[in-house]
Amino acid sequence: MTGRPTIHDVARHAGVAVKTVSRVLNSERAVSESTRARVQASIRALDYRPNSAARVLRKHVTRSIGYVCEDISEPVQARLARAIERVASQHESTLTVSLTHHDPGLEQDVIESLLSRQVDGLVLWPTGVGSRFLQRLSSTVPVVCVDRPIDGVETDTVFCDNRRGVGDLVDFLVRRGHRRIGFVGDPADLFTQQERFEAYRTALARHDLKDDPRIVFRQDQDVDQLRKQLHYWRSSPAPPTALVAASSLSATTLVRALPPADPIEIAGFDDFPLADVIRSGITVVMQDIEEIGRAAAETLFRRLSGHNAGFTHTRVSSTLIDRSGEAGTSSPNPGGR
Amino acid sequence: MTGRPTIHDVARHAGVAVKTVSRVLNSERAVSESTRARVQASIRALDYRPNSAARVLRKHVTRSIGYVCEDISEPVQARLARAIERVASQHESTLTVSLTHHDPGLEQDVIESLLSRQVDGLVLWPTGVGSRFLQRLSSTVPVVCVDRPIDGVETDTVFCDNRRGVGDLVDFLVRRGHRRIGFVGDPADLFTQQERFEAYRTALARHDLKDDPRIVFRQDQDVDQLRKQLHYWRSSPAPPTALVAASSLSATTLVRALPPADPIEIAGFDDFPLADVIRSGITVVMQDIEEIGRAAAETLFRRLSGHNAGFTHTRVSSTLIDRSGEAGTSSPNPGGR
DNA sequence: ATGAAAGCGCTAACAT
DNA sequence: ATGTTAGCGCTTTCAT
Repeated sequence: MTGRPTIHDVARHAGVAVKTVSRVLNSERAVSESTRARVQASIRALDYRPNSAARVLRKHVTRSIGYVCEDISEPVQARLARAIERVASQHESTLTVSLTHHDPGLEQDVIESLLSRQVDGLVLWPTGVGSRFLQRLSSTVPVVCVDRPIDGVETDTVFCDNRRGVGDLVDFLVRRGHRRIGFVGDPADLFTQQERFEAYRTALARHDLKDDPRIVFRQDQDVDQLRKQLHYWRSSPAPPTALVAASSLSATTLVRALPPADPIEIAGFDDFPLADVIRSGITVVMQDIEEIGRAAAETLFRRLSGHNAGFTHTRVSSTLIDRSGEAGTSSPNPGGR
Repeated sequence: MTGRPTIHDVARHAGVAVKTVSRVLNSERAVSESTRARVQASIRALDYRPNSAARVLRKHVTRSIGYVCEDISEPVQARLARAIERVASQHESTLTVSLTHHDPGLEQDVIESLLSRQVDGLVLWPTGVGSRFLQRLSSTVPVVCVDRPIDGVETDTVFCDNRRGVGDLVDFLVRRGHRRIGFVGDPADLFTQQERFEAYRTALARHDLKDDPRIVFRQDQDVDQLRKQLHYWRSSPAPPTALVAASSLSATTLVRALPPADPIEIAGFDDFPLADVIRSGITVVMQDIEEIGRAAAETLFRRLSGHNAGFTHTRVSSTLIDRSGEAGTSSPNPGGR
């Protein structure tokens, strides 16, 4: 006994059959203007709200989608959530957010929970680790992967164009006169880091530059570690004069590790707060997160409306923000709070 | 026809009645060990997952809560989401996130949608604007407000301790020898800004310092506007030697507006990425967002488990992070990516 | 300890 | 254009 009015109460109040109320609720056509108005009035009078559980039980559609990511407090994952929520609400759907905290086991748990709640579809920022469960998943419910694929599993995907982005960074540094360009990135097993590192080497080759593993730093970002590495480079015969930072975490760790006046030039993948100010402005390629989220959600809703062709793989390109000009005043403000 | 197995399929497979399966699913006691095991086996064999809609229809409990905030891409709101999700998942509940984009109309819409989906409760970062709808809301469903109250509506609340935080900032600046301390904040109509401004004046009085409206800047944060204001202050007879920035947005706008070498000292409310590095480190009071989210969610689940006493009002205190020491190396890393 | 039947609130299918 | 009936998959009630 909820106390909440049901469709029967509305029907009685309006003096019609429940099916007529149902028709009004679902905007079906076969209702005369006058009864429709009467029903609407009763709905308002009783402050009636349809019970979504009952509706779901019949229609097998929840008008809710899940967004499973690693850590919503990460700016990129948070902005993605906003972009997805926007599309979802346009489709009159809600967004349920579940977090994996980078744990494949938890990933399976939260997805199972979402499935039992019958979400209509899933935007998934996967941990990346494949499993039998995940293999079957995409035949149970539409899934769109963002940021990276699930190892060994094909789904619709929306990624950023890592290769072109890094290519742009290297081109920029070469244009600035650098011939000795190092690479600072996160651990090599991450999908995006693989793509970005490959792109770095490809871009060097395109400019006839040597690809030298001694000026590559790829590991968990730690200020002290990186400071040592920089020190070592400085005292080496041919130190890098510029560095590609392959993630905003790498870039900010670099910023922390470098003396303020160090002349080395940094260019980073992903914009970050205050990048326009610090070290007189750091040039970056900025992912179009809004677009990634929008594309992922739209892909999902396309599937939900019956689109059943093969998997789509979308690459969203990034934009180079050249901050080499002057001490930052005019470059975009990356929402640094 | 879902194709998904139902409780009947499981019952048939295990050779028991549906009610027995239901008992197993709900961990009721009146089932023998042997049949319980048999039912569990059938559940696994059929890969059965209970249909949550049917369950909700009967039990009137969804094990899902809503988090309604303005903009999940705001770091504070995103971190709050994470903290709330953690507690929700501990209570085997999911978190549905809806955004108001600062629009009271949209706020009502998304809440209505959540209500019709029968969320068990709501953590609400309100737009702040009261309404008849919001007045009735807390009698419909448990609501905990964070960051600020709803105008004219009492609910459980969890806020940060704005007064003590600002007090700490002013004390810090006085300790650093400042006697002429200005205030830079967001528009005065915001609840948190009101509290912080009042606390600023109170703290000045406590130190026998004049409260001078000419060194107060409270409006939408705009770099050019603020630059002009700073210029005006510099050419005034008694310019401020230090500024309290009443939000991280104010602090970062200040950082953009100030010449790098300007000797004015800034202390800010809310930590922000790279605050440990920029201008040799900016001292801030850091909100304990994790704790605010945890407290809000726990308050909600306490209500859900039948706690029906009067409204609770929790204040979570912030921590001063003194970065006046040296060029940042040892101070906490505010997760600046 | 187990089961049969009723019904949660809605919509699909089939009347009229 | 409107109404009646059955049933979605589960839990509750009441048997046994």
